[in-house]
Order: sequence, then structure tokens, then C-alpha cells
Amino acid sequence: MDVLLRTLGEPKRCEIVRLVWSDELAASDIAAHFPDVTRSAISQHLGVLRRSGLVKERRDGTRHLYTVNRSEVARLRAFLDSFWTDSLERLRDLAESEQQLKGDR
Amino acid sequence: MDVLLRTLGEPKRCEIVRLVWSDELAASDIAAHFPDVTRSAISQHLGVLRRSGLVKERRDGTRHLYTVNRSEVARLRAFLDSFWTDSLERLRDLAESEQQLKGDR
DNA sequence: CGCTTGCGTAAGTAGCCTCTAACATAATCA
DNA sequence: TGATTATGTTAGAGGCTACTTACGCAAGCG
Repeated sequence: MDVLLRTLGEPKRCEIVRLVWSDELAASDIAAHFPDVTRSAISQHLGVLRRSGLVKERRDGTRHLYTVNRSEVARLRAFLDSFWTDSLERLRDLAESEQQLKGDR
Repeated sequence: MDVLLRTLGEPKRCEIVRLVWSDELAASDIAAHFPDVTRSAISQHLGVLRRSGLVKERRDGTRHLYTVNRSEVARLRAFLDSFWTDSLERLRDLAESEQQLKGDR
């Protein structure tokens, strides 16, 4: 999970995820959105995103087309949700064990 | 927002956030959960968490008590949600402009 | 077949991050 | 007050990250 967090912690990578959220874009299209860094830098960011599973790659001739892998972003969102639900579970467990104590008396 | 992501991208800091999620813990209590790193390392992680706003600090005598700042975690969750809602908005805008085109004809 | 286009990879560098060890500070206790 | 406890801060080492430049490789075009 920390991999996902660190991957999105890089602003350019986060922006790339937004770019390919609903459109399928070629590496060059993505690079064109970042005029002040090299195409190589973007290619490396795409590599990180690919390896972390946040984007999927499809090839069409020489073009490498990228799309977001929404399920991975969903997984991250679920992870954040777990901060709340886990504490609710703890509260529920606490309530249950108190109930248990009552029954034992 | 990348600050929040990077801060939680460090496993120990993420664990600390969980630790102080529903309990208020002193720095020493937190450090006790990480036997294989120095207290100093934990203190520095607490500094990062404090500066990123993810935890609040309260002092009681010599003890520094930490609690999570849930609103910041909520802000991060909302940010992830925005990936979906933003694309919905784009879809809605698209639908609206198509509606507009229809009306113009 | 050579040349171009689209893209990834390798090598090197500068900066950042995490850690430990040592020191500093502030509150409490005897 | 001097010693102790709880904590933060500083300095430096080692590793990781993001960048650029240079090169490699495959697909298509003439």
C-alpha cells in the first residue's frame, strides 16, 4: 500500500493518473503535457506507475497506450476508509465484550 | 496533497497514524511500538507527521501527547474521491454541451 | 533496405530521506 | 539544587529518487 502512496506522492505521476483516468493516451501525448521535463523522465514515471499497477499499457503499432487501473486507486481509497471502519470494528468488539461481561454476571 | 501522500507512504508513519487514531499516546508509548528503531527516528517521524498536519500535539508536563488529525486523512480520502467525481463532472459537462448542441439545431 | 518515429533503458549526478549517535532542553522528583 | 525522565534537535552516513544525456530497439515509411 505504501507503494501506491509513494507513487501518487509524486505530483507528475498523480497528474498522469488524472490524464489517463478517462482517456487512453500514448506516451508522447502524456509527455506533451509536461513541457519542462524530458520525454525520458515521463517514460520513467510511466514505468513506476506500470510497476505499481496504477496504469495498464496496451500497444498499438509503435504507440504505447496507457489507461488508469481504477481498481488500484479504489484499493487505496478503501485503505483510507479502513482507518475509520477499523476503529468502528474496535468499538464494536469493545461493545461485544462488554455485552459478554454482562451475560457472565 | 502530495505531502500527505508522501508522509503516509512511509510505513512507520502510517502505522503511527493508526496507533493514535482513537487513542492519545505519548511519544514514548509510540516509540515502544517500534523496538527496532531508535526513539530519535520515531521523534523525527512525529515531526514529519506534525508538520504535515496529520497529527496534533498536546503537552502534559513532560509528556507530548499525540492524536490523529482525522480531517487531514479525510482530506486525502476526498482527494481520491475527486478522481471519480471529477470525471463524472466532465461527463456531465459533456452531456450538457451535447444538450446545448441539440438546442442550437 | 536505410531512415524516421515512438518509446524504453542505462549511466551518471544532485538532492532528498531515513537512520543512528550525540547533544540540548524542559519538567519533575528527591 | 542536582539527578532523572520525556522529548526534540543536530550532524553525518548510506540509500533512494528524479532528473538529464546518450544509446538501444522495434514498427512503419520511402
